[in-house]
Amino acid sequence: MGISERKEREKQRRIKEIVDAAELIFFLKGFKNATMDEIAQQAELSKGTLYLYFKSKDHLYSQIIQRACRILYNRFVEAAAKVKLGVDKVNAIGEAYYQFYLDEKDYFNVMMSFESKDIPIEIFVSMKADEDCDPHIVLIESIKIGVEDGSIRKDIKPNETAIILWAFTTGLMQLTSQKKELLEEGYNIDIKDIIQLADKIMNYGIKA
Amino acid sequence: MGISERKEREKQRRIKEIVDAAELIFFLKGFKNATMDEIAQQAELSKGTLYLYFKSKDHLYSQIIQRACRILYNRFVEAAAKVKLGVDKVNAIGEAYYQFYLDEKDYFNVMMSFESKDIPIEIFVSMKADEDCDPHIVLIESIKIGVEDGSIRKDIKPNETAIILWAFTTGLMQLTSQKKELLEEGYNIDIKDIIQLADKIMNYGIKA
DNA sequence: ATATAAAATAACTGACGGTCATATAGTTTG
DNA sequence: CAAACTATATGACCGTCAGTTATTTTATAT
Repeated sequence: MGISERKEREKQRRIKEIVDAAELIFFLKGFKNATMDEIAQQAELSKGTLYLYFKSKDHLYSQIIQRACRILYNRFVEAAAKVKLGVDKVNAIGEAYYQFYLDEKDYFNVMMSFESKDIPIEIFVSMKADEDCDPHIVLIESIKIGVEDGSIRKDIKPNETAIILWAFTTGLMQLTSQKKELLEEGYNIDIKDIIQLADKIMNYGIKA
Repeated sequence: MGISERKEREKQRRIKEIVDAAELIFFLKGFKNATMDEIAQQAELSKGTLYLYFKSKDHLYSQIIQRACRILYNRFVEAAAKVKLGVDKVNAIGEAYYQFYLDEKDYFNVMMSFESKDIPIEIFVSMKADEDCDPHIVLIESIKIGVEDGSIRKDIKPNETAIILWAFTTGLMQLTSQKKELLEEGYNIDIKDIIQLADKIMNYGIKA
């Protein structure tokens, strides 16, 4: 049956068009100031049509979060693959996160809002179900490898430690991105220094 | 002039009444679901009157953030005062934060939203101007003391380190509070364990 | 008593997320 | 090919809510 397949393709294309339009508007205006009418206009569709494909503004936004997650996840996988030792993988992931912050500011901010904003539970759960979208997992695996190859202390629990490192890094990134001006101008502190120092502290905590 | 003083007192009382009402509703419903009409009703005033004292819903919410800050600040000061050594002060502050999370859930959540939510810049700045409302400062001072008394490594820069520890802790607290169920039920991880382990990692990083 | 200033109100406005009855284009069937 | 059917799309409409304003009430000063 070629027709239903073409229909399906068209549907997917339409969905992509809508998400693209939404992304543009969300990036431009932020979640709160973006309106569904504006997104519809950008997509050259009526607002009603958006609701045919996405059940709410939140739901549409979650699509952008998902994109951000995928990109970050891929960067993590790539970074971890470049080195052998577990502890090096962990560091490479940290570096990759910082690089992500530098050259994907929009997606980065979306990720931050995912970590902090009140996302309806159902959406949150459906996202976690998507394995390709959990950068966290790369970190857990790298720590496990580190414990096995002896580059990370044996007494460390991979799951717990991954959560902690993730939380630490996210907290740092959030502060960094939100209070950048305050830090640099108000306190005369360089972001890069902060990141390096933070890295050092985390390394002290896990290195064998 | 006794009358204008009484007027001023009454004005302050009214302000307090409004903030009390707002707090109740915000705690009950969260920022987004709370309505100004509801707050007005709770305060036994008309909505217009709220706008006589506060210029927006955001502005009113920032009052609650400020209360949360003050409480946390006081707890930090108290905790730090109980011990002598700088490094112990830092640990006491961490412990106080956790205790704050345990017995002031509502205020804690408000603090978290302060760290993450998009608060209009002007409000943010006016809050930072309020010295009594920056728990951060207690941490910086304690680290400085630790460097002086030799309980914290000499090569550590108090300002930078304070920011990092603050970011780490906030990130951890945020994750903890938002994904509590997921961690405990999904991954079978105990929050208390996480906090302790995180504490250990941070201590490795700063102890002399 | 009256003028004046401050505090409070409630009806109103505009914006926006979400819905629904209706229309249109594409597909199937007789 | 026409009629019936289905999926897709529309835009006018609705309810809610933050914020405003014209008006009224209350309190102070003259």
